[in-house]
Amino acid sequence: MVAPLPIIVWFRLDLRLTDHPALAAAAETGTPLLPLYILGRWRMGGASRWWLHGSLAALDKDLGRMGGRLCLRQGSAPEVLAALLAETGASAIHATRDYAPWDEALEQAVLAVCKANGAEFRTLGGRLLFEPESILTKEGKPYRLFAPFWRVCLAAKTPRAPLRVPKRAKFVEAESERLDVWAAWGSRGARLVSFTDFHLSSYAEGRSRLDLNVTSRLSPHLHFGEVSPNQVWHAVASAASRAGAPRGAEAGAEAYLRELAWRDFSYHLLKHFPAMVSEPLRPEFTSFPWCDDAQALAAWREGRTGYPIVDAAVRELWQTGFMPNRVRMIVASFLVKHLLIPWQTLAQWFLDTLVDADLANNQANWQWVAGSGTDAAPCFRIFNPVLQGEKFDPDGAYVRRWVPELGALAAAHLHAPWQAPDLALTQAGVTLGQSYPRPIIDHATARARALAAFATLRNG
DNA sequence: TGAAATGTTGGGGCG
DNA sequence: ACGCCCCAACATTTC
Repeated sequence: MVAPLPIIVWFRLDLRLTDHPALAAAAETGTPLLPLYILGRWRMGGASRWWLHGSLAALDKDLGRMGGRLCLRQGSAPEVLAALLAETGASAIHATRDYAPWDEALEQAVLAVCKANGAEFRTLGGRLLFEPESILTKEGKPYRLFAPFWRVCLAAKTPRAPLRVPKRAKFVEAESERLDVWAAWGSRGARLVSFTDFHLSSYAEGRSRLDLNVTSRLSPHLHFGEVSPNQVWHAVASAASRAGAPRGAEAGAEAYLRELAWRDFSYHLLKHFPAMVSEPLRPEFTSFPWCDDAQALAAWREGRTGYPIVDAAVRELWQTGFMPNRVRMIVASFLVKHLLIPWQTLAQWFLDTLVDADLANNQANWQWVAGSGTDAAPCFRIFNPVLQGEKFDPDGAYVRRWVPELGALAAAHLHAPWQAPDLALTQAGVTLGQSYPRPIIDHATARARALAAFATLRNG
């Protein structure tokens, strides 16, 4: 008897076995599966690549428990897939649909390869709660504002319940390149469980607080598809509605699911307006008088702007590849508005340094901060880094952790050390301009400059 | 998912 | 007693 021809399950940003429609559909056929990951030649930031290694190792381990093994290949996807189809005679390729501007051309190329080899190419959803074609205005146009988008999401059918890991899947192996595992990773489920059990009830109130730890930290897991948004949606919703759920859980769930929907909204924007990767969604912003001050950007990158909350955030980014959402907004506002650096420069910088670097979320949120998005923060909304620090890091725990040279300074002076009395600075061992910099730009001056720059958008 | 400027109110000190 | 000023505290408007 001839062995049945395998189906290649081409993993991309869907590095999981649970709730994986493309994998489930392949497994249902009963034919053996060939799990594949292609290390592409596209540029991935160093932080993301580091995380990817852990994700791939975890996926390979999970496959191993089912008797499978992840095949790793390097190169351009159509070429790798063509070679593998020839090697194995596979009958089909299954993949999860993706939404970056280049994915359409890529999938066309893969489709051509499949046709040439007599194989089927199937893409299925799984990355988003709602496909970009399914949430449209009455005129069939994409939503440009989040609020109506979210209203329609809530009115729509509840997102699909998560699929189980396929049972009794059979696997074949193919020659694979080596994955040097740099880090050992715990179970990926643990993160979600602890969030919904212990933090959800304080999420709505505490998610912006930098001295508490109530955010989900799911972003890199979601980016690499170790968990699906459907899994998160249902875990959060059921944790909140469970009998005996702690007070505040419902408000927390509501706030969290809204954030999850912002992720979908970013993807929908990316799919419908692919130029937003590099171009402002509001065309008038193409003539914005940016400064592109390389020296100021360097000061930010080195965590020496002189504003403790800003410097703490960038130092956390360097050390961990992560920043909580609140400080992302603070530093983004500082870079775009205080320093007038083009958001495109900064978006690229974030893509290079964040472990959760995600094109859709990243570009959409930078445009939100810059004011150039279709649904964006008003351009006159300029964060005061001192007030933000006092509000969201009242005792200074966050600043002390990441800017230890200010550690002995009293909370009252921590967010504006240049205003501290000389005695307080001396006692804390702080010498402004030496052990810690003075602000590279005066807040009031920068604010006035930004408002003037944004005013040019209206006048000409 | 701002901040600053400006306006309003009301209590208390004071002549 | 009364009007006046000062200034928090809060509200509204503006950027």
